[in-house]
Amino acid sequence: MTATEQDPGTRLPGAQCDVCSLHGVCLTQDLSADALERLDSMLDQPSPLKRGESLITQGNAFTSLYLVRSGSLKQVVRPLGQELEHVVGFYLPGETVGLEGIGESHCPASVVAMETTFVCELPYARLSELYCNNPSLSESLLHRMSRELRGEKRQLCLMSGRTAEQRLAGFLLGLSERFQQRGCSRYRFRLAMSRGDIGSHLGLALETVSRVLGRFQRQGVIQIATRELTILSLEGLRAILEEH
Amino acid sequence: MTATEQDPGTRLPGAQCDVCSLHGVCLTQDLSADALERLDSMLDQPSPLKRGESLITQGNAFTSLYLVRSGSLKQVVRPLGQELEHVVGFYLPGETVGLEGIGESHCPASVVAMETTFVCELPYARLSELYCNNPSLSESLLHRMSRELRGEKRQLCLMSGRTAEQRLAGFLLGLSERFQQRGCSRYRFRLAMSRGDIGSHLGLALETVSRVLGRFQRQGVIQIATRELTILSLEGLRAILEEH
DNA sequence: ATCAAACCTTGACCCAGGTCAGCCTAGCCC
DNA sequence: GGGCTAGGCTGACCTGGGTCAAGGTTTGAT
Repeated sequence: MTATEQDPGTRLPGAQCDVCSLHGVCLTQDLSADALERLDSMLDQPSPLKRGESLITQGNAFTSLYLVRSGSLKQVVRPLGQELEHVVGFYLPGETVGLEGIGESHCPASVVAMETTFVCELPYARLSELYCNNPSLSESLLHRMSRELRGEKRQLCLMSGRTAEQRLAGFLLGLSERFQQRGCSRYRFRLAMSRGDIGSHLGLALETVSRVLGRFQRQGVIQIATRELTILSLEGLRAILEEH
Repeated sequence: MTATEQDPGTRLPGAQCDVCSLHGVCLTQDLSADALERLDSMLDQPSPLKRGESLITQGNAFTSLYLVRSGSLKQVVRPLGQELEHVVGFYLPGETVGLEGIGESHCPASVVAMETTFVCELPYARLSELYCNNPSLSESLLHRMSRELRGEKRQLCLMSGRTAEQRLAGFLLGLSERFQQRGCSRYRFRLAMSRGDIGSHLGLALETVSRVLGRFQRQGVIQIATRELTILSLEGLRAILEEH
């Protein structure tokens, strides 16, 4: 079951962006008061996704963007003619999901909840009416997409000619920064994704992820208990990332 | 020297998009007549770049987008605290360069000509005035960025858990498709990039690129003389890409 | 035509990390 | 609480592709 298929009676009328704690990191952050009000009124709030449920299914019709309110998701692609899926990204609260579907009739990737997750749904048809008269909205969207593009290029750099240690150090530093931007600790957070997800995202076997995390712990740069991570030395991770 | 630093006298007043052979694949393709006319009038045509010259230099102020008229370019990133550069993308005629700088004060990557290259320059400040009144322009830009995003995710899949053979097969198939969209042969084209550039882009050593291309040739799926490529069997390449 | 610099190819060697296998642990459902 | 399942850890082994080295080819400048 996907989020768009449940009782519309459970939806709230608007998202109350003005009182949302994520307003400062969300798509809505730089909108004019007018644009914000109009956008708010077109946001639906589907019922929460449970771990493993799909928000977006690859191949389905593209209809909406989604803003993450709480929880986290992974984006997975199954390249045509392959049965193996690849994790191409993770989404945290405040991030915009579905941008790669704009201008396409069908969604090019699936997006799956990694834990109980609340999102706002933004039907793209209504959105595109709105941005005709709201340059601040077009601009916000462009900025979001541009940022995601930069993130992907960064990821490409991380995966090209880097050792497993460097990839994982870069990955943890990236997560740490994103948590900090969201007002969480940059030193201590929970990894919602499995070792297999991390491996798929970094181009490593899950065993390698496990081994390298163990090594980092023995070196004293992190402390990790299953999925509960503490970064003991940001500098240490940076040094590993920039090694050689 | 960059393209923005030469005699303004050499610039033509507009780009004559309506008679440009690339109109069908360029940013301008879906614009309303009105938007096209206004966009055309704000396009500059800097003098051509020679092989190795930079169109965009990482760290410089972000000012413009560029539309490739002829030739080709590579995008390179030097991650902070590293001296090695990574090739994160290639640009062909009709493609839009610089999208990842939108919303940033400084360019996050360099873009370098791989051969003699002509571009149109589109100052972003002028562009952003224009799209207030031209939803078709906002939409075109969003579609371009979304497409680039899909391309990057595809690239991530290609680099995650794929052999050197699969990466190169995927790379050649991707190029073939892009050349075809531009009205060139999908079977026969010139690789403007060096083996080193390809390797950096795919996360392989240049020696590996050379060896795998040789192997492809011996297997009879391609024919390659230095940079002149002929694809003898698209199906063969697809089979390699989807192997196992 | 000559030369230099950049680029490409090929071979030999070796190691980072993939694969397989076995076991342990945490979290969930009845 | 007990048992089931998904997820995580670790060891042994092996190979794809990185690195180093040497020689050939292409390109462009004089």
